[in-house]
Amino acid sequence: MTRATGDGSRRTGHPTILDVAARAGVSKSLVSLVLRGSPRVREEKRKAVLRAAEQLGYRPNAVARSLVRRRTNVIGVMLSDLHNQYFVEVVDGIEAEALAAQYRALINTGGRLPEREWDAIETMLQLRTDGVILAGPVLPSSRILEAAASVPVVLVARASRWSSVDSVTNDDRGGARLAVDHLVSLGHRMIAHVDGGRGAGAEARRQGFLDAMRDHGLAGTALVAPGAFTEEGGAAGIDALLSRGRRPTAVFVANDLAAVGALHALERQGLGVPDDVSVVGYDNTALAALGHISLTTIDQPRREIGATAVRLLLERLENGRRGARHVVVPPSLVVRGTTAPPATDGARRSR
Amino acid sequence: MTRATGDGSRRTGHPTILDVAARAGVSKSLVSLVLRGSPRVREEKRKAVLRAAEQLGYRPNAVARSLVRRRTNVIGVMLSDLHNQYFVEVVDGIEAEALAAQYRALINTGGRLPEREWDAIETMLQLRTDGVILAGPVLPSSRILEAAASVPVVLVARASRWSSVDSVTNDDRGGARLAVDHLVSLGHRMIAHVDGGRGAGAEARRQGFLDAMRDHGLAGTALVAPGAFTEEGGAAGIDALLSRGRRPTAVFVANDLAAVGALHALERQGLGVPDDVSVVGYDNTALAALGHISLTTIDQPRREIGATAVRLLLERLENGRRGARHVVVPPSLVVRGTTAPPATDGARRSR
DNA sequence: ATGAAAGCGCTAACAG
DNA sequence: CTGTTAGCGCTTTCAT
Repeated sequence: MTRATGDGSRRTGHPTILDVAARAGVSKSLVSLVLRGSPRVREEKRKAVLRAAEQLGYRPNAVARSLVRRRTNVIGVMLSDLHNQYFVEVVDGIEAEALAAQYRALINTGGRLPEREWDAIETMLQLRTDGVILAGPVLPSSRILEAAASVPVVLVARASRWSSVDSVTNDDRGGARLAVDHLVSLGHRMIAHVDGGRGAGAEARRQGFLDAMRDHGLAGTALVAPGAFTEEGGAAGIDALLSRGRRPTAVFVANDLAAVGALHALERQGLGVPDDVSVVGYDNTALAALGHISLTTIDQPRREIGATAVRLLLERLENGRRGARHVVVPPSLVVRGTTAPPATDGARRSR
Repeated sequence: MTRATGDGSRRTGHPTILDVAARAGVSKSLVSLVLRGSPRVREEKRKAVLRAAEQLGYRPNAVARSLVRRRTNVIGVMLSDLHNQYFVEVVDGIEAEALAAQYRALINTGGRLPEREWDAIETMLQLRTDGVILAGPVLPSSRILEAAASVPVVLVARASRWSSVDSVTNDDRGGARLAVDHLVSLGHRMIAHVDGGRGAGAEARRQGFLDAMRDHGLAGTALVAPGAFTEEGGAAGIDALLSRGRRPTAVFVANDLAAVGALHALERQGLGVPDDVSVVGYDNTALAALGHISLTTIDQPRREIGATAVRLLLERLENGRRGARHVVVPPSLVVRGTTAPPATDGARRSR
């Protein structure tokens, strides 16, 4: 027999559906029906149930519900790095889209550490989230496949080459090309690139830069300096570049943060931006938009990327899609104050 | 009778404890014991169970476990604003401390919208998280009390005056005083404050500024301009200040982002920092540390704040503490490049 | 329209 | 040491 009603709330402090049933003088199944808005319940009873629930301060127990439904209606999000402004907006897009579809997004971070990332994922799998979005994961692909074996997985900012894992990425090569085209159209020829090292998308941006330069017939002057997706990385890239002698008139830096580092390094060297050197970043984070920085950069539709990730997940979840979809979103150029035509000797213009 | 073993995994795609038991040739309770590391299980059986679990790719179902344990071992975190760099590090502290205590932190955001914040909290309550941390909530206190009625709640960056809700805040008045003391010790007398409007802590920072100025006998020159915790807010504050005629030699801005806006506004007006005007921010976010910005600011030990919040929660959860604890952490001054002694007429020094 | 009964996957006494 | 037995709170047939 199920336990006597009424005193039930003593156990956990939370009233249960049984307490509500007792108070309303109906069976617990009826309460369940009412609470889920079934149309075939007599108005009178419905009201009694609702009132009882209200008075008791009843709050459905999602744990119990999930257990029987075998569905939690939550999407787990593993963020590799909360410090990266880029992901913050991706999360906005994820949350908005999830909410619209009656799902909740629960976030966990991995701190760019494979171990912690997997730990976060494992937690979500145990929690039985209906799907998982991995934003910028750095862990080995075997782990990704392992997760995908038990739940739909979509990758953000990391390409997938498997049919069991969807992905949504930015066209990094195309973005790099946009940067080069912009610079070339301003009249620059001596263009350098400070790359992002092993960061996500760094390789593609480097390739894109090289390809675009070649297409413009500038392969000869295309310099690449090693950098990283950090302020220091950008500064180090500039220092390396300048120590080589031939100074470029423009530099395309792998991401915004590194570009800000580059800006600072240039300033330290007494070089004006954009008077002496033009600078283009990548990502269009909040940083780039600051009036004080006003960085020309390549934008990625981050909210849209997040929303797309959720949509891909739901396609598998609700429509049962099997084959993989790898969505690539187009980047765009945002011109601000760090780019201008190259200075013609002796005739410098001011910003 | 419980359902036949072996085919169980067909139902959800996930093997259950029953499948493991069948494979290992033991009862399901034994499996449970082994999995939870009970010492009194014969080594032989233990191994058999572990092997079976391994082969089946068994992953415990936290939903079922939570239901029976009436404990989820997760701490829900409602972040009012992911875009605010301040919270990112608080989250780092929360996650680290939670992990150390065998809890998981699950994050939800509220977007600074009371409705969405409550929605996020409600979700966590239904998920039966063991406790909830509200970081920078803007929703009405009645909601906070409502949540506290069903689960331990701790507030971060928002003061609590209730015994049912703990809080950990920064000493904003003290921080403001630190800023003023620094400026005064540099020789400034004409010091202005661009406030944070209705932002969290803004009122206290404003008061702290006023108090400190009075204590230095500078009440007469203490100007306050209305601002906000945004770039625009800081810029608007500067514009208001300058249009009033008497230009201050130093300004203390309510937070870093606004301070950057102020920097930009000053620059637009042709004023050099720190040559013509010194600027101090608040929060010591990553922004302030950028070489390109190098903002003197007031630091809050954010990770420690997050860790403390978790500790307070666990005290209620595990030690059953009843009375409230309101922890106030001390801020500290971080001197960078935006502050210097005031220019003596005609003799300006350079940065 | 409403209630009874059978679990969801797991833990926790309680026996043996 | 190991298995049996009750549920945790809720949904969901299946009768009535």
